[in-house]
Amino acid sequence: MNDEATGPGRRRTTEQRAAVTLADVARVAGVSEITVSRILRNTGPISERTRARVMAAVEQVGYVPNRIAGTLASATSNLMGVIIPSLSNIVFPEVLQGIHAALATSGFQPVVGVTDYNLDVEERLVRALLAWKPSAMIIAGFDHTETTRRILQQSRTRIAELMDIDAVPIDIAVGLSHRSAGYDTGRYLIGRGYRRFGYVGHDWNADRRARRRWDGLCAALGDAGLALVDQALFDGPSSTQAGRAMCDTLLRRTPSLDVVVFSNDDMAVGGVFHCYGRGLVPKRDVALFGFNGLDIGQALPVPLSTVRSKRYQIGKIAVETILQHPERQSGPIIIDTGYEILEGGTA
Amino acid sequence: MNDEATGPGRRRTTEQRAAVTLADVARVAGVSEITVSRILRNTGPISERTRARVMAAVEQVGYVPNRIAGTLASATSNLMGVIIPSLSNIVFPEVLQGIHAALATSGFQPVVGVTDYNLDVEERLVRALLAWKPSAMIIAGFDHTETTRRILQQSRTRIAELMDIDAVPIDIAVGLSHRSAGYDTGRYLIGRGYRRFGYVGHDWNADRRARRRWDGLCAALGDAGLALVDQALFDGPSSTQAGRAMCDTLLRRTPSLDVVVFSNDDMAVGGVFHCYGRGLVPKRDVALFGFNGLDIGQALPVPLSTVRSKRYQIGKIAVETILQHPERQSGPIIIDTGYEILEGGTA
DNA sequence: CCCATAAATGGCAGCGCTACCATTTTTCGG
DNA sequence: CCGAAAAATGGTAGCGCTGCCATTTATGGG
Repeated sequence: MNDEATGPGRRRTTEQRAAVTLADVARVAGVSEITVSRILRNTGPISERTRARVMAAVEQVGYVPNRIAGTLASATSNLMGVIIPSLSNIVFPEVLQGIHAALATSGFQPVVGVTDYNLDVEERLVRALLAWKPSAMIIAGFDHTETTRRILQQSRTRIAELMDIDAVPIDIAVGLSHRSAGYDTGRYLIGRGYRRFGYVGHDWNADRRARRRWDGLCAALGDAGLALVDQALFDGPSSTQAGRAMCDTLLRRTPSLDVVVFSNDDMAVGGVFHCYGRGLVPKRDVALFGFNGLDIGQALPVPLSTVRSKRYQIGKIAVETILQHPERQSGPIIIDTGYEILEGGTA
Repeated sequence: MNDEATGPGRRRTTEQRAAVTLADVARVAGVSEITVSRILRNTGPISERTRARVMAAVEQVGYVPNRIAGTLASATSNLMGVIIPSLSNIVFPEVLQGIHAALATSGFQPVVGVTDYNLDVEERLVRALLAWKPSAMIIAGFDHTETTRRILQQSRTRIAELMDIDAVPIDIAVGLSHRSAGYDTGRYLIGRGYRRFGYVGHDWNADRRARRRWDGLCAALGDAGLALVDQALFDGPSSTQAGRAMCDTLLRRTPSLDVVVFSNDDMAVGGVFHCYGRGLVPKRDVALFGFNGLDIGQALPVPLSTVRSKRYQIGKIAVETILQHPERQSGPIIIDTGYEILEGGTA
């Protein structure tokens, strides 16, 4: 009877017309709000007749549900927080792809934050995203501030830490052992007869995973009575240009190397380009080896020898695991997505 | 006085301990909820003494704000919907980068959806994201279903359509004229003396912007009394591999071409690789021209001749425009970010 | 045709916060 | 030392929806 009364009016002081709410739909359809709510959420027993009537009313008034209100009332949000260090490194968009693919049919929406490899930014983002009461948080890497770790631990949501399994996660870890990948790279190259190893790297302090691969590589060399002969490190993020420049530096300084291991494929492709530019033939003159198995490396005239990490799978499996077990388990879960050596033609 | 009473208890039927709320902080600090709220939002006059006391209480109880409740109460959400067609085409992560960069200091969080170039998926995503009452929606492209357009129009939020300015936007458009870029490509190449034009393309139906560049190219050729001699179209998304294969097909069929224009840089880099593989020297034997100005093309031993589109800028400017004018204006806004021909060394 | 059971539907409180008014306290010119 | 203005603080009613607990309406066996 008091449909039109807006109560002792506050809000809507501006001239804006009121948003269409469940109540409007209910009134038009001649049912209660809760019935409309049930129909839109497909819960509880509903007769076909009222369902049709309500759907017509929804259409007629142009109702758009308000998930904010729904989430507040039900305390379940359908949002998932995603934090990655960067978008410029192609690896992370690929992880995002996997996340989106697995999320697509689930009704969840990702809220994305980018840290730029800054742990304080990460902490701020974790706080900001938790404020949306997400059902889970996906976060690339293991390096967090103490506070970040504590906040994540205390929030009772699922936490997936991606890319890496070389440490104990807060809740779930999905990725591969970078140390082991580095070690196997060493073993593989030694097996193919290479002895004079060079290394081209980037961001020595920020990229911990590259560092761990380097550790593994050095361990493999050490176990075989060898050692890195020389290395060139670029002080900044990885890129084809940087790889090209550093490869030049390294080979100029130590021309006797028979293989150069790069911190990742971006850098290694730069190495290949360097060779092309100088008339060197990869493998015949100097062997080149990357990490990641990016498309661009495999599309080169001679495919790059490298290790395939499964970025897409990592994102996808993380989400699938979370969707399967929405509640935290007793102990941490570690999922090894593995890696595989791509023989290619440059080593 | 009834602090502990949870009312005629419902919720919290599970054993979960209650979440920490504003009320808890207020109780510990000995002030009212609204005062805590004001302090955390930096609004209204607050004495230093109480601010300190409240902040200490926040720290003590480990309070995490609930933006869901805040948004419902204030009807302003700090969320921004972002819809892009794909994450595998590097162009869109670059747009996302720009969006994130501009958003970083604003307190807004992007909620991201990926359509896979499917307009029905796009419509579903638009509905899903609008349900979070975002302050704005950013959406790549102009191709929407009728319903999508209507829903976007009716939602009173700001809408930015990115990449393209060849049509009238719902609200804001940020991008470049692809037709004009195609036309200028033609003029430029004609000016450099090329006459026998070939074209290598992809996704003839899905990628409308590539199509529009093609239109422009053909128009330029027509105005000069020329026409495309031959073209090869790949039925699928653009990739280096596809560009390589199609370039092979095209040059095998019509070896007399003196320049090949590619639908974008991914495809063009494939063309360059094809040449390397076959011992052809780009430009001397056949000229190659791309679109986008991707890093990878510029890192090649000989940089790719192409047109730079400013993806990062597009995302950044879109967000900045929205932040500057949170309310819709009277008429549509069109922002031309332009483009620039990169001479490179392949044409 | 009655009653037990299942199927549909509804009433109401409250999720955690903030807008809109107060109300109380401080400050300060005269 | 008073009254007016400014500075701090608080009470209360929702924001739009959903969980809990009825209540009402079919359905079907005896």
